[in-house]
Amino acid sequence: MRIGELAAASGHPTRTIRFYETRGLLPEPTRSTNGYRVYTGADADRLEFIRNAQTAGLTLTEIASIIHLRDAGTAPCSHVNQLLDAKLADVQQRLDQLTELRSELQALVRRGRTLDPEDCTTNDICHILRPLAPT
Amino acid sequence: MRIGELAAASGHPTRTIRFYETRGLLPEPTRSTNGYRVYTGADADRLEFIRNAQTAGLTLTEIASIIHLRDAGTAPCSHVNQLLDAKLADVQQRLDQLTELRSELQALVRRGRTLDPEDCTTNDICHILRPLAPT
DNA sequence: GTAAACCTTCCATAACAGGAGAAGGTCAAG
DNA sequence: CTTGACCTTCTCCTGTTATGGAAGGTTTAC
Repeated sequence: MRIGELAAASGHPTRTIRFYETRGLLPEPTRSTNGYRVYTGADADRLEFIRNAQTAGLTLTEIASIIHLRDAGTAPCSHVNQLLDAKLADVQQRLDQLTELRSELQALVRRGRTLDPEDCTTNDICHILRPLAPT
Repeated sequence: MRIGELAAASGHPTRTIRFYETRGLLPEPTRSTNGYRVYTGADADRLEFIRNAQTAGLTLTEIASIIHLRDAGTAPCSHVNQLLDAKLADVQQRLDQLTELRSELQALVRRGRTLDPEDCTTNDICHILRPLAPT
């Protein structure tokens, strides 16, 4: 299988496939006599794995760390569990931050509906965007 | 007031103050004969406004749009309300996405706790990171 | 007189996952 | 034989936002 076919099969552009190779996500493929990359079904599987892992929010660097373990002969399970735990904590933290920001925005939106533009003076710039009383 | 004093008063580095000037967030200050920037209390107020608006999640570009309206003599209230509405919708969308990602991560973490590493074969790379059944 | 504060301008950074274009080699078909 | 669809490597660019850094020069303050 040449790179174009793998690209068609996997849905990744050929550029991305080469890029993954440089990032250690795909093994260096064998080459045909003309220098073209030659791939097997295992490469297609790996590309699918990468896509699954990306869906879980892992970065390419993290995915590479999993693949390297596997290639070194170690089952990456406990490492993957660690990554997932950390990622989950990360997502939770961002959720908390965003939830707080949403509360603040909601309060500002409410304020914006009650304040009269006539009362907005130049030196305020905007009387809506002022600090909120701590909730 | 010179830039260093304004920096100390506002808590922004002098670099940032000059940067805000280039972005239209601060008016071009008058200059003393030696070329130094000379600021007034209005500039300090404006820096405080910028900080408040940043806390609400507005970007410098958005903040500049508010300031430009004000400087043009228009009360920016309705524009601010629009921005806040859009920002709130934005935050809500990101919250939804993150919430979904969290669900997926939680499911993967659960799966990781139940699967046996012994069952993880090389061609899987990792049997945890596989697509989840649609919920 | 020397250190601190100011001035300008251009460039770099983080963080991520690629994309763009150039310049060229190779292979099948018509 | 040539055209078009592949393939190769190389190096830089993109978008996003808000600064930070370094270089090189003048002015002020003690």
